[in-house]
Amino acid sequence: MKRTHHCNELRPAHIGQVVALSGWVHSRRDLGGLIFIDIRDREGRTQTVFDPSDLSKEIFERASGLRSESVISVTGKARQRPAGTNNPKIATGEVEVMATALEVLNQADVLPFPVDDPEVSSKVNEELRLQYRYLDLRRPEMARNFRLRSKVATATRVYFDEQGFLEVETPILFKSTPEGAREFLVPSRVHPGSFYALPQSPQQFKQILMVAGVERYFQLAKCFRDEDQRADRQLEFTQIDLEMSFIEREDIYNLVEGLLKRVWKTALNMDIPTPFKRISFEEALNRYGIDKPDTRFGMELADFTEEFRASTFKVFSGAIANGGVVKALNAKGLAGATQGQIETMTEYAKSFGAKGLAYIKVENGEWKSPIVKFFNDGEKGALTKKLGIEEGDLILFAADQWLTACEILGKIRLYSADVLKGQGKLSIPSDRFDFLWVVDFPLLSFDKEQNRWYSSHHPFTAPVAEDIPLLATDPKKVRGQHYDVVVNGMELGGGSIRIHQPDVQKTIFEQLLQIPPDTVKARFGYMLEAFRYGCPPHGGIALGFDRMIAILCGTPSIRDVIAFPKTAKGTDLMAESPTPVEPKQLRDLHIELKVGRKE
RNA sequence: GGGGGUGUAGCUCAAUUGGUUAGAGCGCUGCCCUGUCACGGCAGAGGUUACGGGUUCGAGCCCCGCCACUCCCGCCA
Repeated sequence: MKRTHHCNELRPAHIGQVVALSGWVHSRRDLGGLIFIDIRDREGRTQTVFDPSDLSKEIFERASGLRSESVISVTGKARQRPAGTNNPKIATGEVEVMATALEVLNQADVLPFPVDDPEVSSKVNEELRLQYRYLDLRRPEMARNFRLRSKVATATRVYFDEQGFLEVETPILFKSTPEGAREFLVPSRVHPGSFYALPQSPQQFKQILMVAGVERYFQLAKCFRDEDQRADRQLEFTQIDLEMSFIEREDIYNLVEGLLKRVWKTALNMDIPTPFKRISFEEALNRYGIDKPDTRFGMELADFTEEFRASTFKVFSGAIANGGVVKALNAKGLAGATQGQIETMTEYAKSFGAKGLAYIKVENGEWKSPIVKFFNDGEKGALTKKLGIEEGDLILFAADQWLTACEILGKIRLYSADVLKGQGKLSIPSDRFDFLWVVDFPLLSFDKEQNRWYSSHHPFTAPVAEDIPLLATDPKKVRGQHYDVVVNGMELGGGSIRIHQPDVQKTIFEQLLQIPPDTVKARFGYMLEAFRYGCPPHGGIALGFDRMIAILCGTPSIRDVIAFPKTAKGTDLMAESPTPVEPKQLRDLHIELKVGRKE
């Protein structure tokens, strides 16, 4: 046996016992005639002492030659540290182990970067951390993330088990249904020219499981999407996926609120209040300019369409005449914004199709703005009243179609908040979590370029019952039974009540989404058929597990909570994937390359 | 596909804005040191300034290209 205790276990009660510790050399303090080795395992660390008066010369010399991060086993007697030498910084700081034996289990080379110094190692270039991920993961901050991830996964499973859910594994080798995200394809050896696809989500299988009578399904499901990545998006990621039969939206809200309550209690020992607030898609856009609002600070958008309908300022009145709106935002205290910051905001606005970004700086009791000369007293009064304008404020305007105007100011609102945070004028406690449900999404959105409707969520989402007649007459007014759960401006998950009537599903596919009937049959025929043989009403949701863990760990990147993440370009710097393959492998798969092999 | 940022010793960073031999801390190597815990002291090694071109008397610094990492837009039913 290599150890009797772990490295965060020894206390004064163990004094006098002969113990064996195994772990990594955390630090070595060689005083010449006396050597201290801190030995570390995943639980903590303990000081061991090598005193030549009690030891063979050979062992003492072996100790003096030890390098950081070598793996060793030390045997010796636990004892009280001499008076005045306790180390209050570590839990084992009252005791030490007088070494009588030392075994070097693995001699470590000099490390490419330090893992024992949190100050330095947290700043190490991420490229290097990913290349030597096994060293990076030894850092206590990373180890803590993965311990938390594991605890939350377990709490999730326990919760769903208590709620009567079955965990069912669905296939990783699925079929291509190129409706949503780009898929990863897997060539079939047995069926030349045919491919599997990795699932973007287990959506179709979980609905089929409802037809199968499972009633309550969940899974910590691996999902794959071949899209460009972000700090919160990886090619492969994990969802808490669930589906229930014989339920309505309220049942999902209830269930998910219970889950998140349990998770936050488990991870952070926090009691989050439920039920969560609810806000409609329309209200979210009107007030926050985004469908996943961060409600931890104000600076809400206000509407001035009526006030400027007859304005002499043609940019505003003209936009309104075109069916658009005028919206404004008070970036409180940002009048001191630099020209560069205004420039950045303007560029930002332009990237959303805005022609410019009108603004008013309120400084020294004066409205400084290129456009204020066009405003009459009534318009100025309305602005002051609705926006609560005070000295030092920066007012920003968007005049455009409703959705565009809202989204522009939504982005500007978040940008302004970041600037204010940087100036110390806005601070949000790190333990504040504003959860809310966003509901009443439009079922369909219109793609101008392709001149057709597409599903806002996915094509299996049920319309709100009273809106069904509008499908034929005014599709854009139809609300879907879709819901997103949002925390602090981040989308944590989304789902819907599904269509469980094959004729409604067929109408959505063929008449609204304009997918040709034979394509519908080829891609979704088995689902439509399944729905004909007794399909219960059902619905579900999927929560981004990696994102949730990142939020709980307080890190902006999900790479910090995924053991072996990929880079932004989709490579694994440690294992060095992807790679070319042998010609024989390609021949077996009936694949011929059109690119030269890189050497 | 597009835009921004970064790249200098093993690691983290500097280099007076184009000027002589590219520095510091940590780490590493050697020597000294019996109560340290960021141990201490002395000495030393370590550089294709990511890479390839160009401008210049002279380039880490300017220009062009390229690679990698990263953030964002597009994309993510």
